[in-house]
Amino acid sequence: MRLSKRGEYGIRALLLMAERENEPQPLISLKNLAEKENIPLKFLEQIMIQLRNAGLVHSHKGPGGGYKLSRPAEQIPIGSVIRILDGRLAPVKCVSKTAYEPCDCPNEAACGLRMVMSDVRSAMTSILDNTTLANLTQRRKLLLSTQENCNEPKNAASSLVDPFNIPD
Amino acid sequence: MRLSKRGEYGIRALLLMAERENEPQPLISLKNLAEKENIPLKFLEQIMIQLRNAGLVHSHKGPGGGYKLSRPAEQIPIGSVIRILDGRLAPVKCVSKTAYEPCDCPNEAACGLRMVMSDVRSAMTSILDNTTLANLTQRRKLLLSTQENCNEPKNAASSLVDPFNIPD
DNA sequence: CCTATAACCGATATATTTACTAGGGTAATT
DNA sequence: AATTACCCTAGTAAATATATCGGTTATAGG
Repeated sequence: MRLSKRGEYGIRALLLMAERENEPQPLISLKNLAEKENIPLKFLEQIMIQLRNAGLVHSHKGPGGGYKLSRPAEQIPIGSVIRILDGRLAPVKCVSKTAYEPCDCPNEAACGLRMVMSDVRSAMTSILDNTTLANLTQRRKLLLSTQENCNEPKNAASSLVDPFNIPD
Repeated sequence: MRLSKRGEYGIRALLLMAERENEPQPLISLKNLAEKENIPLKFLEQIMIQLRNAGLVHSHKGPGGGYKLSRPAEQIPIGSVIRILDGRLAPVKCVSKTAYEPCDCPNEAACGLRMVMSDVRSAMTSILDNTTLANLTQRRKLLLSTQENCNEPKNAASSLVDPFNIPD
């Protein structure tokens, strides 16, 4: 159930831009983005073009040029980013609301796989469509400020148990 | 955020076995499984071997042989199946509890991407570790019996709105 | 105006992973 | 003896993730 590199890099880049959105010069160059986030430059270029075509970012040419968010970070949910870059959120296409395509099981409505995946899709979208770039930079700031003051212990091993003892 | 074919086929096959678990002869041959679920035979063979090695299914050789669940369907969560076949559930490896590997961001704890993905992972595992093969066959039975009696209208278009009008 | 910068754009090549396909031989079991 | 799981190898096809090359266009600063 994996997030593509495309999606990952896109989100990372947008988060960086979100952190700068209120600075006097919010533009960041491709090279800068790529270096800071360790993303292959030309791959990122393709990703940024997609994001621009989708209207998420604005660009400026010339020296000192670069990219910036086209709207406030609190108006950009992570879900939209993934949809733009990966085509859909849903784990299988037969549970996608708008990128729906049928699977080849005889009775789709009574398909067990479809039932779980539909639940998963709902859970994912409720998170991803309600978490914006701004939410994340905010959480980051909070965390960094508390990190300075107190040395919290790392969170202990989860109590979640996989009956087959196999990884997440 | 996709489920691999491997995972999909594995779950489909196990669901079929789950429906038979209480029949006098629960064994299903590979060929049978592959035909009923439209899965490439040799690919499914590899998947079944993995599931057998993980202890999820038992097999019997010889004429009339085949596969069956190694334990009651209510003791097999979908999450375990995906972990066995895909290596992990988590959308990115840096949020996996036991298949954890670091990503290359400077401060992992303050990584925005990691924060959302961690939330997504939690939501996914809470569904996938609490939904068993038995839950799904049960839901299927319920649905099929109500389908016979009344002609429910199909669920109308969702009220979920993607601000960028792009698919799930 | 000139020049360097950096976006824009497109094609193509390579690597890796995923999704299969093909083949063939061994071992139980009916 | 026929069936069917078991097992391993290797190859192909397509998708994903990248790299390489090379050009055009807008623009800020000198």
